[in-house]
Amino acid sequence: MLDLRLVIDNLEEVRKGLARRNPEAVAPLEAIAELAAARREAIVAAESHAARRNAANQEMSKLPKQSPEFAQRRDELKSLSSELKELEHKRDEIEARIQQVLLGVPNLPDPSTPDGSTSEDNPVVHTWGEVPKFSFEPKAHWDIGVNLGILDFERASKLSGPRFSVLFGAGARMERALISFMLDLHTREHGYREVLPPFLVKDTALRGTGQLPKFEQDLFKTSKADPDKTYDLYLIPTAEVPVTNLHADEVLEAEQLPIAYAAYTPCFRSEAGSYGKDVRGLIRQHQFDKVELVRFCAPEDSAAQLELLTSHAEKVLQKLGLHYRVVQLCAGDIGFSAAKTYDLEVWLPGLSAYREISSCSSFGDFQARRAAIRFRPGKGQKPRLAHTLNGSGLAVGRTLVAILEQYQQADGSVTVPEALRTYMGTDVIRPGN
RNA sequence: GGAGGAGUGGCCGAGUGGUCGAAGGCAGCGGUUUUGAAAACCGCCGUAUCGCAAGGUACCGGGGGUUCGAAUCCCUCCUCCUCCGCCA
Repeated sequence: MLDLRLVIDNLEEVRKGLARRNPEAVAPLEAIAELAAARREAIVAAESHAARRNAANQEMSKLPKQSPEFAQRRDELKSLSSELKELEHKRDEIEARIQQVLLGVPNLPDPSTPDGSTSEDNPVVHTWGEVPKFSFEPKAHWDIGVNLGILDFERASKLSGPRFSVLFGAGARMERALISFMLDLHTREHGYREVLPPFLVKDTALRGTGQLPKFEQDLFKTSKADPDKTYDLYLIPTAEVPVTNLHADEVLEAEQLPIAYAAYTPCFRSEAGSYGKDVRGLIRQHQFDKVELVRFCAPEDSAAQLELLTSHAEKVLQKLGLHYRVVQLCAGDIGFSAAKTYDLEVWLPGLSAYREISSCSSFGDFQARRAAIRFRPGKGQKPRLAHTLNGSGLAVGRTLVAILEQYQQADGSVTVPEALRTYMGTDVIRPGN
């Protein structure tokens, strides 16, 4: 969420920044200046009224309760009091409306986020490794995996419908191996603290990171098991949600920062709008595994923290020997809450294309304001909003896809990347494994 | 699922419907004293919001209500604890 004061004091600049995302992002802003003025008026009206009532009540408390003066004052105050209630309701209504507007406004792109409107406009930052060469026509992972008997889409749809998958044998083992490998790398070599959060969260958590209120259609919502519960739970679309909200409504100590968490979770996405894209294979599933990296830091530090975080995600691909490139998302392509984003795109020989395998973003104080994540810069100093960052480190299913495709052999087997062999207990996957 | 109990400032903990943003203690910060430290003593010590400021307003788990006035009374929800039952 953007700061109301920032918005009204710098309306033109905010408008320009949001317009870099797309022209429509500016629309909700139109009402805000007027609402802000109304808000101030309503606050002043209510509070001066309250001040009068409080003073009158103060005097009243000194009068003897049985005296005629007491009764007279009480009758006078009755109307003052009900007027106050009305003024307060009016004020609350305006504040709620402002909140509603503000919650729907995306983050301002960072100045270093390049102009552009679609993924076509994302500049390539750098490329790692070489496009693997094959002496045969490389297959897509769904053929490789099904032929090996480690991947089954038909049985998955019998169980759960489209966009689910079942892993068998070496496939299931590799998924588990990748999770362990990634967590071990980040906790042992990159200094992250492992965390295993809940996979179901309240709407407040989703509001904190920015998925709600705008993107409810992308989420799986559970229905009430207990009709008396006043809130519903949602399946997490990413570990970003529970892990970032770990520190919601907290004031962190400056010495604690930066805080770095690595979390494995399954992720659940309904992606109502995305049917027709990536219909085959493991790329776009309703359920997938991901190891997520989340960082909290002081505002001055967040630019450097994003570079660091991205390098940690890259390290996974490098250790696995997977060819990839890094692109920076342009203003039109960054997510709702993000200020700046690098995507890691791994090479998929079966598709002859680079596909996103990690997205590393800094959010400035956008999420911190929504979730009330603050830190105390020093002894006796006022709390300030922290900055939050996160990135996939990595999407596990897509990593499995990249390994199957980049390490496939002419005979249909798949070589296990060096780094994974101790986790897998084998150096090759053949049919029947 | 059943039966009870409890939520107050960073922590502990008092609080009769008005003088309570809230006693007291601990922790923390500043000072006096000291060669230095400890101890003792003195002072400071929540957050948000409106305002140039003085100052105002709001917050005692959340929301609603009663009242001229609510930390205090009522309703409701949430969370935690204890006991019983069930369960991986």
